[in-house]
Amino acid sequence: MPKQTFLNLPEEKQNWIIDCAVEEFAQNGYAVASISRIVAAAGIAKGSFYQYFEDKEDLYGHVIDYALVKRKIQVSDQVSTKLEELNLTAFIRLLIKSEMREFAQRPKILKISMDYARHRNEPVQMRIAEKYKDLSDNYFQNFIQREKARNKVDQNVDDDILSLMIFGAASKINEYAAKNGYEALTDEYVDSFVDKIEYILTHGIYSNTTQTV
Amino acid sequence: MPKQTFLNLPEEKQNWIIDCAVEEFAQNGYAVASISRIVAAAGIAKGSFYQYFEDKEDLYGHVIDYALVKRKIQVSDQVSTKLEELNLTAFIRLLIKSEMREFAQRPKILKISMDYARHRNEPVQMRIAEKYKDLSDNYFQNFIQREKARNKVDQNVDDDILSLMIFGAASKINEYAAKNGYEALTDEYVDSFVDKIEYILTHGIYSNTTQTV
DNA sequence: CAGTCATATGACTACATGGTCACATTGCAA
DNA sequence: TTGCAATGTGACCATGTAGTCATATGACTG
Repeated sequence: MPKQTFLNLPEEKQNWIIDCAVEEFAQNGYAVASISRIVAAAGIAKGSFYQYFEDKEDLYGHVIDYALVKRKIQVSDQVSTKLEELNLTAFIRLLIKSEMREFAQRPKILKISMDYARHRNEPVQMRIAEKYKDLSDNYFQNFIQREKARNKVDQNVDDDILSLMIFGAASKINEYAAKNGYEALTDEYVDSFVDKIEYILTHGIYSNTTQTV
Repeated sequence: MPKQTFLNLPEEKQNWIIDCAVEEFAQNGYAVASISRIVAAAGIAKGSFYQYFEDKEDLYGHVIDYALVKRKIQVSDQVSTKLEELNLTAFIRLLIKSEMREFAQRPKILKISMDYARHRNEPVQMRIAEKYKDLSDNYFQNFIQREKARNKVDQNVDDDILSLMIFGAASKINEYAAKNGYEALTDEYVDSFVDKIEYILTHGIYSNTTQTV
């Protein structure tokens, strides 16, 4: 947790410092990120920094908290409204689009949270997860469960596996965006992408020889 | 590429040094890995090291090459034999099991190659990929294509997406093994896991209301 | 005005890093 | 034995790091 001194700072200054930290962590990840660079970028003294935060890990925790909260608000805004009327693939479509919109708007924050998720089994990240035991409630699994309860999705489908499959496939979009820039991510591209996922989830992958069209 | 000096070394010594490097890179990834620690572990002088390799990146490249070759040999041994008689899910089953066997035997090498794949868009990794332009031929996509050609797998299925979905799901096994130790990865566990993937790939995810069982 | 208290500072410590280099050691050939 | 080239060596360099601390600033109080 940041020290009181930090919280007493005018909000602008707080944000400015966090923004600099976000920049650094997004670019380098936790291990390589440097406090010296952060304070230089922020234009504050090393000593000041250590009056705001206990240490590097403390700052990182705060940034992660901030990144996750931003993410959550953003995504839930987009998604929670029409939730009732969607089926799973429509939901995926919405989720991916909203993620992509976020990626376009806050690429650094997305990068940090992805990096964080990726290292979630390492000591620093585990300590932070423990500390900020956040409601990492998973829209997606919740949704799947609801659809199963409503008997829309087959009861035999494993929630976990399904969500991993979809996120696995979705990772391709991130890669595409990372390579070609997020402005290349048109709605058409995303749609055609989700169509492909939908096809597999609807028909399975095997040629249906008994009822060939 | 390692310098000639390194290649002149007795094979035992070469292997010992590479083993120490593997240990270090597996534990810390490229950025954090330390040459000082490697030479200390290997019991050679800093100066000697720099007579074997140009620099850290040179060593890393060599290790990656080694790691990928080891992986390839291992997997292809397991997989290439019975290839003809398998269908896709049987193939997945075999592939995952063989990967898991490898994970059990060479966890460090697996870790390095995963880490490398993960950072494949960063400068160091890109330079190395360029240098060792390896036949990163993808068994899996080849197999999918063959199955489509044979009309076993639906032509409308997208190869890329399918393979990402499966690898996404399979990542759960790696996580499981990382947490519980690879000795927990019994054949039964892997089988039940692949069953779940197979179910989705066979039936799709939606309740088939027209022909409910 | 003096006193106090939160905040700001940057030189400093202790340490680690990648990489170099002048020199020592070795094995082999003449 | 001498000479020479290939190897081996570790002190050393420049640089960077996280974190500390004595000191300075400045706002607010009595």
